[in-house]
Amino acid sequence: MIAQRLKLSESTVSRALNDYQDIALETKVLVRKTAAELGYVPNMHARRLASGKADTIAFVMPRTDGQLNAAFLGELMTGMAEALTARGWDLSVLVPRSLDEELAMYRNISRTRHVSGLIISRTLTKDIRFQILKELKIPFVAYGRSVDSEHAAWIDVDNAAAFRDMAAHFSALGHRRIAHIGGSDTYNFAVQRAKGWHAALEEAGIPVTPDLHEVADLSFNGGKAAMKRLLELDEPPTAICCISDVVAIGVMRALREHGLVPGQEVSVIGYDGLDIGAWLEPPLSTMKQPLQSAGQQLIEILTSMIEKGHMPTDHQKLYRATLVRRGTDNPPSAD
Amino acid sequence: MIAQRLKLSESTVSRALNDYQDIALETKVLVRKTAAELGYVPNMHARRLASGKADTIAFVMPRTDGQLNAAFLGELMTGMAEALTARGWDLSVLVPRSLDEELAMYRNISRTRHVSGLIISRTLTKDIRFQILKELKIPFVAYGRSVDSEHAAWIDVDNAAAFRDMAAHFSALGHRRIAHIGGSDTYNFAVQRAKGWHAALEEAGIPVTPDLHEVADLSFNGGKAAMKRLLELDEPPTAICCISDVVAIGVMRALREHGLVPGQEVSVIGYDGLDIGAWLEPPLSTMKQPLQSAGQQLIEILTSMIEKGHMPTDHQKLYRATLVRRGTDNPPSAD
DNA sequence: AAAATTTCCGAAAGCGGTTTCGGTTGACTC
DNA sequence: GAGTCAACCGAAACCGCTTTCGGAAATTTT
Repeated sequence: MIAQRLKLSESTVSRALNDYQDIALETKVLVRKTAAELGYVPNMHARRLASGKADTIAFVMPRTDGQLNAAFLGELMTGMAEALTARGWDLSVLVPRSLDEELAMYRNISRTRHVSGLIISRTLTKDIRFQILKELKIPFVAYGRSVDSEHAAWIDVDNAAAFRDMAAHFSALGHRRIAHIGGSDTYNFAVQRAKGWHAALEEAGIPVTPDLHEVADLSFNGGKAAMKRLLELDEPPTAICCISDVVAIGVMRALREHGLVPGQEVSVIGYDGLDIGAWLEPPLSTMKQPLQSAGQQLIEILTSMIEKGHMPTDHQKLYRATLVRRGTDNPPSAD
Repeated sequence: MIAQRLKLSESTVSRALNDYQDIALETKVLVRKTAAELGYVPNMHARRLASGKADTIAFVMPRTDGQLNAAFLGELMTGMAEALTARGWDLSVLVPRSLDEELAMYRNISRTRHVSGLIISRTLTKDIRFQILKELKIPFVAYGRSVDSEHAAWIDVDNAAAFRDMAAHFSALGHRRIAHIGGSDTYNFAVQRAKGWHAALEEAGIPVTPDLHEVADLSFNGGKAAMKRLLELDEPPTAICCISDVVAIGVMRALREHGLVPGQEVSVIGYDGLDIGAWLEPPLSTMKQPLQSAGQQLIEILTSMIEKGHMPTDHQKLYRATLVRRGTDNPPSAD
């Protein structure tokens, strides 16, 4: 506050800068102008100490549990960072190596409050973090839902709708034997996606047999193995709804190893919208979700929660994923 | 400092906790024990304000200029975060959308000092950031070198050595027409990689003709286009050293479109060690760099610079990339 | 024109630590 | 036994900004 002494008292300047009600408009303008001229920038730590606000939100990196992290991260963080810098807030990242460490970090934050809010992702079907963060009174928004997320703020893709669309698309193309390769139901999105697929089949009047629902590791090899199992059925499916692009790529490999061409004898659609899918032969069809704007949304909800002290009315938001037709979704071959 | 009053004065406690010289060992132990019992955690902002230290380092996200960001980011950041949390420091990220915005952020940091140091990456051949950060007296370590980085701290892969190895490997396999698809020489790593390839050819006594050196966009399409040009030569190369895996994947596509099988008529090696390369048919050979430990190294150098106030003696470190043979590097076919 | 409000700003008390400066104490010299 | 010197610890200033409280000036009310 040093140099501001030019004209006014320290406190007036502070209030002018922070847009208080009880400061004359012209005073504010004046103060701001000279502050800008002097190149004054407030000391963040002092401000944070005095105001008790941290103006920092932390993104909890999902523990790397597969290969689907990468693309996801960059885009989401870019979106968040943009929304935050616009507000002058900081983005920091937490990289816990275990659930225990993650919870310890939360406890720490709850005590020191050096982070004003959290973004968590990769939510589990049953995810204790919702409960714990609520108890610790740390504001947070989740990217993804959970059975425990009813009263929490979140943003998510409508996974069920995406897979209903996907399966309906297959049935519209004429497929009747439409399989789903999903993931462990500890992941909430896996449950939802399976549900969507299931619903679409029912709506199309296609009987759903359990052998058409494979559960795979969320990896290349997981997809490959699952597809091999499907190919050994008496009546193998002609279309596969895959829980992720990486799994779908494994599926394509399995098909090739059986002398089949993806998109010909067997159609495949993945999920995530990864670029790499487009580089395959044939290019992989997929569902794409708008990550960058989701990142911004997350921040908007979170900051408003922090500033207003309670959740906004629209604290839960469902995005829609869109189908990207590339080359592996075609009518069934007439054999 | 509240509850510590149990026995000693506030200042004694502070010194005990911060491991000052002039506090009796038993006092320290006692203070620490009761602090732990009380679950005391110092207020970060107060501490930072008083000590003038931020205990935060920021990672400057490279502006997304291609498709090679993703994997890179996750691993490097994981490594950094691990090293930082071990020290109790914070990791934050900066996502500038333009060079101007990036420089503005630097000026801001230089003034407020709310960040103690910076990690920059994706260095350009001629990179003014080195100069500017030095002038602003902001401690930083670069991931990657530059012509301007002579007096700065950096960690880098030995790009030249990697491509010398790569080209030498090809020549050991019997190849004589070994091409290089590189990138724009605004990227320093592109220059170094080209140099390494060039050196290997000379060492092997292979004449280097300019038409074997293609410059491509660092993307799938860039690689594809460059390979098409190479295939139109009178004597097309039988081996390609690609500046990145993504480019190499484009190359593979171009080969396929010409009815050639990668690794058969024409061998290909990429760079980056991406997982996706392994999922292609045939799986792409590549060079892998140890990103995670690089992240830790970056932090170690940076924190020691910040704490000691000057660069450590080993402030420049060259890593070695290693060849991962998968399926696209073979002896030339005997045609 | 006096009284009652508003409007605007200054003084000063924190926020929760770190750090400087001195003052005690006890052990060690000579 | 007086003088020295470490070894320890307490008091108080300070880091730079926010915010409460109250007072003066300007404006409106009666």
